Amino acid sequence: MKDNYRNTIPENWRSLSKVFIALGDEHRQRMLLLFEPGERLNVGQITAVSTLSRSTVSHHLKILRDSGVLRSEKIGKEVWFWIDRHWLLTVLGNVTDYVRGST
Amino acid sequence: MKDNYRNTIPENWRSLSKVFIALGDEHRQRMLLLFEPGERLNVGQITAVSTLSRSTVSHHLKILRDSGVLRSEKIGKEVWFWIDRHWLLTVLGNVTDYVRGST
DNA sequence: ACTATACAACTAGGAACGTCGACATGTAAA
DNA sequence: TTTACATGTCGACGTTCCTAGTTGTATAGT
Repeated sequence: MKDNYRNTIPENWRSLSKVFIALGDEHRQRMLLLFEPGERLNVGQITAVSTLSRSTVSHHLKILRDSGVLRSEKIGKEVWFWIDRHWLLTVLGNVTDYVRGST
Repeated sequence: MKDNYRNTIPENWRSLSKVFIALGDEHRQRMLLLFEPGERLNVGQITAVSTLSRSTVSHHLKILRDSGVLRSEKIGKEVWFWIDRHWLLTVLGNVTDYVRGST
């Protein structure tokens, strides 16, 4: 058995927690599945097709942004969100490498 | 925008929720990091190096097992757990494929 | 300057989760 | 059969999370 339980979690894994928590909620999964490849959506568009209120949608988008899964940019009145595919692939790659035993 | 928000989540994603939730907790991450490649550990061994009570460790192991990340087998008095690397790689592969836009 | 719009931030109630101690189950040994 | 041990389960408590409503901030248009 590895004896690293009492030590700090590897830095790779620490930033991964937020991603896993973000992806663990069905509402947030549904939101992510809305995006076409490369597409950007704002809060109003997502709220329009959601069953949740605007403030709740905004709350979930904040969790997704804080986890790094989504990035955002304010243009005029609206905030546009898009999936950070590079970050997601990095995260998934790290875990995949660990599972394969290469770490 | 894709219009599948109101529809059911793809079956691939539905089973993924449990995995993401399971991996989103730091205690459960620490437990997973204990395993050497191919190693099996029982509840007592994990409790010994944990800061949590035995019943709480058992609770987290149940979540990890229900998600499919861990598998278990009872031999005599003890229950031995091991990481289902094949399942984890399947899950990560599905998400990676989606992020790459191939789905 | 004023109004309307789009979003973020804060608040509070209710639901869900994490934790522990005590009890129950099942197995092996004496 | 009795005893000891390994693990699972249940109840209770405190904490965290989800959700909606309200308020605040910045921008666009009149």
